[in-house]
Amino acid sequence: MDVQGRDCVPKAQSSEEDQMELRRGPWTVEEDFKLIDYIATHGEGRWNSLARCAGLKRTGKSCRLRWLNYLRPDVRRGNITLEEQLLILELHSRWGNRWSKIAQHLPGRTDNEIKNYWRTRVQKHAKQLKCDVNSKQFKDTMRYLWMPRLVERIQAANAASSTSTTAVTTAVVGTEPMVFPDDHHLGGGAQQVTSSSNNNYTLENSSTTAASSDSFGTQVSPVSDFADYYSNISINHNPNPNCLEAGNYYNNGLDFQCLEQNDPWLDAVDGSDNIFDAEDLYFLQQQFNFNM
DNA sequence: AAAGCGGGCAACCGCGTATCA
DNA sequence: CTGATACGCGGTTGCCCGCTT
Repeated sequence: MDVQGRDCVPKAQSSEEDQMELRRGPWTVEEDFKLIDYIATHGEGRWNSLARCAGLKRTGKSCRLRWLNYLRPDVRRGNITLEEQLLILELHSRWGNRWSKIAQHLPGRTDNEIKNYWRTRVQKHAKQLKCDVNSKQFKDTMRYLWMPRLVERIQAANAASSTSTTAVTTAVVGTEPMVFPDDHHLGGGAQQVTSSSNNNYTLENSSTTAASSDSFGTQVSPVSDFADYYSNISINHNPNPNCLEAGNYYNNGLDFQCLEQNDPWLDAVDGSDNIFDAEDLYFLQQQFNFNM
């Protein structure tokens, strides 16, 4: 993009305009159209001069943010899908609050949106569990409870839309191999969990590697293990159901103390954000001997 | 019906980094 | 090399809206 010569206002006049009253707060439809029109003609970048030239009484920063988070044609609106939730959890466990980096793996989603999702949904659960969101306890809860539930729900959604065959799926999770029985909660089929020397969870699934083509287009370079795995889930919206065995995440003999006492997280049973429903409560009770 | 409250989200702010003259 | 400017990121704020009392 040619950003040279963008300045349409001489410097002196520019500094004069710097002192004029800048608008703040919510954007109006007129402002949105101005910004869209200007970028359609001239492209983005050089946001300060863009703001001036477009006749917007906004800071360049404000224009940039409005464009990137709201007006861009490829921005995705609407609820965060289960696949996206799963991907966010996984990537956050890997990178922490690197929102923009995480957002790169969710095309159409902005760092702001992901950050808000994390703060409003995930941190809320941590608060309800009386856990620090960065605590091992909460991270374990996410990895061994929340993420498997998401996987199950994704599976269920996929099963509803297509007939799928079950397959043996192997995951590397704990220190001892565990074979899970055929169970409707686990998506059917025996699942073996084998150890990993560094506790770095990776999938060993014969069908996983076939899961697909570059689902992110040209946006990002591939990343290994889970991130790759879920990236395929997230964008294809037609994942190989064989890859989504819930047993890929499983209880590693952990003590989920914070879940044992009238956990509001578990009590929440009817919202789309809620991971556990009434059936899950029974499941958790059976699997973890919760006193609920 | 209305006041209070809390959640969700858009927008702002401050700071670090990159780029350019 | 250095200072100015632009950009990008993460944290925070404030408003709107729906729910509860």
